[in-house]
Amino acid sequence: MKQTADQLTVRKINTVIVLETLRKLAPISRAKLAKATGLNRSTISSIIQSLADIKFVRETELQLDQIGRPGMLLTLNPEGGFTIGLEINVDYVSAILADFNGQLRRKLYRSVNTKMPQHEILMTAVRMATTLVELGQEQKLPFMGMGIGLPGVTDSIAGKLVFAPNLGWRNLDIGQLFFKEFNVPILVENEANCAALGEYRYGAAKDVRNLIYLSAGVGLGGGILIDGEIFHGSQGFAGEIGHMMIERDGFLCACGKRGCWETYVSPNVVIENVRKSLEQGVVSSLTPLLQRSQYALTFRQILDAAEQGDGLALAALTQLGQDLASGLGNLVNIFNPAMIVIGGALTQAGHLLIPAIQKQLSGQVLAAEHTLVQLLPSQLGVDACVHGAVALVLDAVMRDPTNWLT
Amino acid sequence: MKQTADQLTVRKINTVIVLETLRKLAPISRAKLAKATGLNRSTISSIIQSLADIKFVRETELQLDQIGRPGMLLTLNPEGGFTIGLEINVDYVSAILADFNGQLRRKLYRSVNTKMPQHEILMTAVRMATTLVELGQEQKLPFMGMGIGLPGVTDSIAGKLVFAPNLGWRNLDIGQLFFKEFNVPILVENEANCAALGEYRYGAAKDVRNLIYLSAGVGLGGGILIDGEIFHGSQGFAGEIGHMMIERDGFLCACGKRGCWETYVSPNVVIENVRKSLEQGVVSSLTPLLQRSQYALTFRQILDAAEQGDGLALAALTQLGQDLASGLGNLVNIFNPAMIVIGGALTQAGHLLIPAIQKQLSGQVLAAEHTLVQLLPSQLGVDACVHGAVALVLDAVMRDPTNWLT
DNA sequence: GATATAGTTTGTTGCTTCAACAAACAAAAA
DNA sequence: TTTTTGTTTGTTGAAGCAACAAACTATATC
Repeated sequence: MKQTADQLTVRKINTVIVLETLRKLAPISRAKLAKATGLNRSTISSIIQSLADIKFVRETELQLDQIGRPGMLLTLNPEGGFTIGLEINVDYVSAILADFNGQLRRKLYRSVNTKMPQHEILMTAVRMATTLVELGQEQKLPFMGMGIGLPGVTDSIAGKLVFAPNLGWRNLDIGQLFFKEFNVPILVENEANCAALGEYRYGAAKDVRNLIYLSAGVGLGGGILIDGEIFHGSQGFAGEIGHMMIERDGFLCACGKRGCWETYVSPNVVIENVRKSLEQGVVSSLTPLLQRSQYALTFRQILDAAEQGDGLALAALTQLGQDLASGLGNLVNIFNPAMIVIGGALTQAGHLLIPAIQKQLSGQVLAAEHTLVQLLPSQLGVDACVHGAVALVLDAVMRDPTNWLT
Repeated sequence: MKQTADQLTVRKINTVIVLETLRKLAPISRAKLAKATGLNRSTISSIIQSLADIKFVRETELQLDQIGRPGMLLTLNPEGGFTIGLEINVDYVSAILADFNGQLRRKLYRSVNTKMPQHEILMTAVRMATTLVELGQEQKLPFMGMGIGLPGVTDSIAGKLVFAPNLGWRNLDIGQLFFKEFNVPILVENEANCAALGEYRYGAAKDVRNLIYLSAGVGLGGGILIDGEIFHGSQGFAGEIGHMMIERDGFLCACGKRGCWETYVSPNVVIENVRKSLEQGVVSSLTPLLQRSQYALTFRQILDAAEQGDGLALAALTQLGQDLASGLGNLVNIFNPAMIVIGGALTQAGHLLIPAIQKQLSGQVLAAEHTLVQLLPSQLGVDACVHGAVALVLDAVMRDPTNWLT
């Protein structure tokens, strides 16, 4: 049931608007904030005073060179607090310290692997987070919270990992575990959803509220933003776009079904197809690589060969573009997003794939002449998720800033 | 940009909550409203007074048989106003007059066909609406607005039909046309979205906030509710689930693509497949029907035959169930809805199809052991859309009741 | 010094909550 | 049957809070 409103509600709504306006337009004076928001100048003064008291906002300099009393410019205070964004994935743990503007201040990265026990990976993550927290606390900054991105189904309300097939983890109350360690709000989310949020707040999809993010790694995950919010579905299981079937009785997928989109477009599949062609004697500059060791062939190598004009590599990427377009056509028809961001391992091939996808896409999309959808490679790359984890925290703070008032 | 808040905002939010609570719990006293909402008893009294002044709420009777002062029970006033729900589809125009509770008071139905000029169909719709409006006005009820459902892409913000391929209409400012005629708010929406809303408010999906509605007619349309709101996408084109490709190089669709889901599951396709089998000499109780006229075969006849044990008909429906499950598996993985409602022409086969779909669905859905999704046939049937059109208006009134205060 | 703009202070308005009180009914006791 | 008690409902007036309008002060430019 919706929450009733009173004077505190009014103040909170207006404080959120002031923070959002500062986020977009800073540096800006009180008078211009009043104009931009429609609030009264005295109301703005009062709200700014409250925010300055908790150090979310600071004055910078007078705005000269105009007739009339110079306005004192205001910005969000990078030293208003710090957040930690954390990503635990199948072969690495990544963590960043970000300031109150969401700007990266420090990054840590550790390789792990799924042979390691869960406890060890979690301890690695806790240690990395502790290192960054200590760094933040050395600067006497308030620790506002931590966001955690995980490669599986998460219950973001309860702060739990439901299951992560690629990690082999199930039913983990990771929010509680980290809360006991750090005693700050812990926000838990799927890694592709985090990455989508990261690109929306700080990356390629800045301020694009209807967005699909493709996360190509072991599988093909997706993050979906609808009206600027992560889309979870009724139980939190939404967004499994890699397991959208695009061909009846198609390739067998690791999930047990046939014809899943990810069996056509994940980088591992591309590699496997190229390897098979080489084994069948197709002439290619990649042939010598196969003779050294079949496990050494990488997506990067295929991309490099394509860039040098290798026929097999180019054909593989063309096919990949077509296969991507098949599934993306479905997603555009169903979601009508304003933008699709290609992340994960496919980002590096964006400049070749995107033209190939676009060529096919208009034949897949209804009302293609009306439909506006941009395709872009990720701007944040492998850091998209941790930036999104930071955004989870900062968005929560911005959504309820009066919670922090003394 | 989000709207700033003031005293009027507080009043509006609380008034909406009171109306929503009355909608769910009426008849109820002021004291119990206070308990249910968390608002103070004097606030409730004040809000109820305002709503009684505009006749949205009325007192019914004292609640006796309990210790303490009897509370005066309150309900929403069915005579608070009336709305008109209208549906213009390829072969009929339907219109209903509904009271302030959304209850149907009168229904009109007219057959039309796509050979008729647009102007004639629109005039038919205007006349039907006028008849109902006069009926409502005879009872001295305020006319709150009209909702219109159309089989195509609509711009619900501008109140326009962008294009409707099955009607052959384009760029029609139908909201303005009806506004000039009736001078009340006109809400325009896609017919499948309307039907989804209708089932959510008054039908099979009562209060189910994450919902997919299948509308099987000439094609296969879909209505999607996310968190109780119609999902439009960034431009209003979302929800084209009939054109989700489920088979590469599959059947040629009327839209020009291949393998669209609607080429497997629309009733016309089922009929065509059965007819072909009969022509090939398959023994069936339907054979005599073919000899009379190939165009007379209807989905209803196939269904009746299946219910009488006809092997061909049963096989056709079994295949249909499997094909429905293929696409539905994708939709459940992507949207994680709580419920799927089967509407349109397939509703009548629901009792046979739903078991067949469910048998297949768990093999299509990831985390099937966790995923809870109900499948139900439409409860409102062909009236789902007009009830949804009514709900568009009443939801708008409920969303902004202070707009009606004197 | 005049003009224009920014920021602060004062007073008003409207909404909710709180506390107190009146009203109305059921239960218990005489 | 009448009276008293207890409980609940609904109303009234005061207090507190936030926003707004008006008035004033501060400050830079021309």
